Amino acid sequence: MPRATAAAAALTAAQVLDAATDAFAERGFPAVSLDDVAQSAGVTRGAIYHHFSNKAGLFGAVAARLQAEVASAVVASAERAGGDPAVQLRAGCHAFLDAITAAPARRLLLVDAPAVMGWTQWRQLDAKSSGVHLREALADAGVEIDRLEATAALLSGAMNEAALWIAEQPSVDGPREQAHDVLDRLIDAQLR
Amino acid sequence: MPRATAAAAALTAAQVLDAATDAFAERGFPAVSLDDVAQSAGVTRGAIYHHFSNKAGLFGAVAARLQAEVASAVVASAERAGGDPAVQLRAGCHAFLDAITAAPARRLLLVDAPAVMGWTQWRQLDAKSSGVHLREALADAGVEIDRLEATAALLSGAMNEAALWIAEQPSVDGPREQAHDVLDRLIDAQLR
DNA sequence: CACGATACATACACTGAGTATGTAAAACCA
DNA sequence: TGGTTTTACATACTCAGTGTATGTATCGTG
Repeated sequence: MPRATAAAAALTAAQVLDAATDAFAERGFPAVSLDDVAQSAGVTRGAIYHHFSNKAGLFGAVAARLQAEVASAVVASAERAGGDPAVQLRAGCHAFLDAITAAPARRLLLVDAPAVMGWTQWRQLDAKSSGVHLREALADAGVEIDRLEATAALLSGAMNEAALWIAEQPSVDGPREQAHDVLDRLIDAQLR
Repeated sequence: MPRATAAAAALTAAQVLDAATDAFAERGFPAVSLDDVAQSAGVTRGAIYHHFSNKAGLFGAVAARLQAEVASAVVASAERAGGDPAVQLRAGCHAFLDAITAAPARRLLLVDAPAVMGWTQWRQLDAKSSGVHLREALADAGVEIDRLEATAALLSGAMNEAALWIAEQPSVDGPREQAHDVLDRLIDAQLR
């Protein structure tokens, strides 16, 4: 029984997105069938294919939303950090590490996303959310332009790997401290 | 017509492995069917399933071999670097970056492998090849034990991301220089 | 209030993974 | 040296899951 108001349509799309987020986060992209998603969203696969281009497209929408959430957490924390560029850079990086370590985002964004979307496209998504802020903060903190891109890439890779590493450790808080500690060294190394 | 000497069997297994390496490297794991691999290896899917547990198992074997090649390149370069631990660490890291930037390994090892094998298992594979040497070199160069694991993880992530970043750039040599430069800063930051 | 467009549901086709079974050659053994 | 077992595959089948084509009810619109 199809209801067709624009509001209702947006709602089913959101329900699909939520169900897909949970499923992809818990079981990983390849293990999730669109039938699963449809069922837990209370619709049929037809509805999914109406709102999204295909399975990869649905995943892309999920990833984009999670990425945006991470980015907004980073921005919020950087703003709270005050005016000093170096302090702001550090705050943003640590906030990023914490945000991406948190539950659903980690595996989905760091492991599945590059494989499903392709690394280049995944990078572009990242560049438009957290990436811009990282480069901006690095520039403000005095990193020269000709090594700005490389610095952003290496730092970003280090933080991503750190998040996965932390999550793998039996205890959580100890490794988290270690990772933040090492991360501070990496950041300092970039500021002369 | 099945020939059954152990030597011939090992040969077909090797042919499958070679064909799979090419296919996975060129088109990525999900886009490669076992029929493709079988055909370019000159056998049927039956032969593949005889020598390997399943598609993921075949991929794992491919990844393990490539990883070993990278590791041996790193070790060779580190040995050439002489006795100073700091110099050896630097040489090994730069060799790793160059080796993994090279053709087939990059996408297969850095993008597909974590997704297909699972990040944990992929880490374990890495730990047994390049990982041990990295930790050893870091320890020799004076990194304290209580931040050794975290340092290895972050550095490893930085190098992996660097390789993918380099490959994405339109020109190659410029970015390569940049990445090595930034990498040196990261390494130095760990040695007090 | 016909009429197109939207928002789905249903039905179907096809690809590809995994498995079960068949078979011929080699290795082993009496 | 002839029979038996094991190895190394090929062939045939099943089943899940993606994508697509088609059907249909509701909504907005002139």
